[in-house]
Amino acid sequence: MTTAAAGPRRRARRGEGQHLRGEILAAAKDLLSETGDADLVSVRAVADRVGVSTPSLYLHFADKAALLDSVCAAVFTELDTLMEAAAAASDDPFEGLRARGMAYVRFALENPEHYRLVMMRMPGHASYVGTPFSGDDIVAGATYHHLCDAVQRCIDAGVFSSTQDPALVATTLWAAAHGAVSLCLAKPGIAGDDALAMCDYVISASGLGVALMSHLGEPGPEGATASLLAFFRPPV
Amino acid sequence: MTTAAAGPRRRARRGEGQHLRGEILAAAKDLLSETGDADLVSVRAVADRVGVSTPSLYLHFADKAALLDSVCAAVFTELDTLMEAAAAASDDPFEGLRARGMAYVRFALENPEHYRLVMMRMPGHASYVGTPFSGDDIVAGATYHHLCDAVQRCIDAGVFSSTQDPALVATTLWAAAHGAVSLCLAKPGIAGDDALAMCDYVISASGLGVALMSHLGEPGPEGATASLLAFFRPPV
DNA sequence: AAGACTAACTGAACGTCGTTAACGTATCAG
DNA sequence: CTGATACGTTAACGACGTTCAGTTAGTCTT
Repeated sequence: MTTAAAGPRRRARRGEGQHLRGEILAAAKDLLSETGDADLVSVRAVADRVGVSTPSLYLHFADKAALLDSVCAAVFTELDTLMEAAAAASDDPFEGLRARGMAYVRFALENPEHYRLVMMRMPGHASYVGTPFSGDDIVAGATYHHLCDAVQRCIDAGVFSSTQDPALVATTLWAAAHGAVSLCLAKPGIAGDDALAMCDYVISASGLGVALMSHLGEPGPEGATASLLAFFRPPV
Repeated sequence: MTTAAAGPRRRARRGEGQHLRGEILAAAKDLLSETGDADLVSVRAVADRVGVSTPSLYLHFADKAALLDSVCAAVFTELDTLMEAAAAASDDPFEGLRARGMAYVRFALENPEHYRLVMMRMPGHASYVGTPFSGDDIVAGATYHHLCDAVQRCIDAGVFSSTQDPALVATTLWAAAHGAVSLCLAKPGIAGDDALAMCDYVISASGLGVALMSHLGEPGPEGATASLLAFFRPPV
């Protein structure tokens, strides 16, 4: 299982030490995919997979946590790409939000260990300095800002009230999607036989609730209400 | 830091071997509270805290995972007690749901490592056999059923439609609370300066959304709608 | 072309971890 | 008092993350 990958490695050339860094990252990510068990992604296993000695990793990463942080960043960019692509399929900004959410959920269900790595680790004790996102998690911040932008487009379209804080809406929708899918992962069986349908229901309910709360007390235009109700899908 | 606890231990009497089991569980739980770091809860540290040799733990728990599972069960009963007590403070079943959710969130914010242990571990590979809850996680199942009962009382009160599946509602509300609070823990700063308020908003939005979805197309009674809107609290 | 320089990498080791097997010992029945 | 045995210990194994001194091999100078 932990057999080396290839024959004799050619040592990187003088200025190309960073090349190994990419190989290490890819190996860690692949190892996580293939074993499906985060415990099996040891520093030694990753080095073995790359075909390099164990201490070589420490030339490119301060420690194991830093390596995993970088893997997180890579995973987040992948997730962000998927979500943006899913949202691009629709012109309706509200439907785009749902599409993002479902792409998010699908990714988590298909890559549970990657998802765990990204979302279920306590922030590194030293790397967090108080800013919303810092360190390698700045990529998560990018994804978050994409979501905020999408929410803002919904506000512009009248789906949410213009008095609504887009960040709060984005956070709420993220929390709903994350809560639903991480519950599916941590407590299998709770979603019945169709985890995607359950997640869809949770996302729909949150989106509907946020939209309604945002418009409470407002004389809502007819179009906004129709768009709201279109967000609803019958439960499982 | 890892100094032993007390002087010479008296060996348990003939039939009282199970007594040590309780001490081990308590030590593991306390150690998690005091250090605030799950990595520091090693088998050796727990044994040291109890004042017993390391392999003694294996007389009462199959392995470390089994020990942690039992800690999870203890944590879940504590959490369940808190939630039931919070709900008992109100006669309104809908408000009881919110009270449960907020007690849940408060517990997670005050005991982040315990919460991580309970909610953010993959199910033990062998212990899950396909049932919704199994092994020590049966306690989580009890908490879940309490939540389902609370939802059913809301259905009886007309807050949710009687056509609504209480388990789906319970799952959705749990997902919302869990998503909100675990996002606060994993990505500090995302909730601004008031994590509780953010979680309250998420829970409110989900509850409102679920209730609305449940009544969509129905000629809702006046009282139910009022109760619905009472669920709303202004965001941060 | 030869040698020096140094970035890139390795071998061996340390301390800690979870876990197991073989071995003591305090307690109770008789 | 004397086994029998439940209760617990000592010693050890392999794997882990990490460090440090040492070695190799590209590249630059002369």
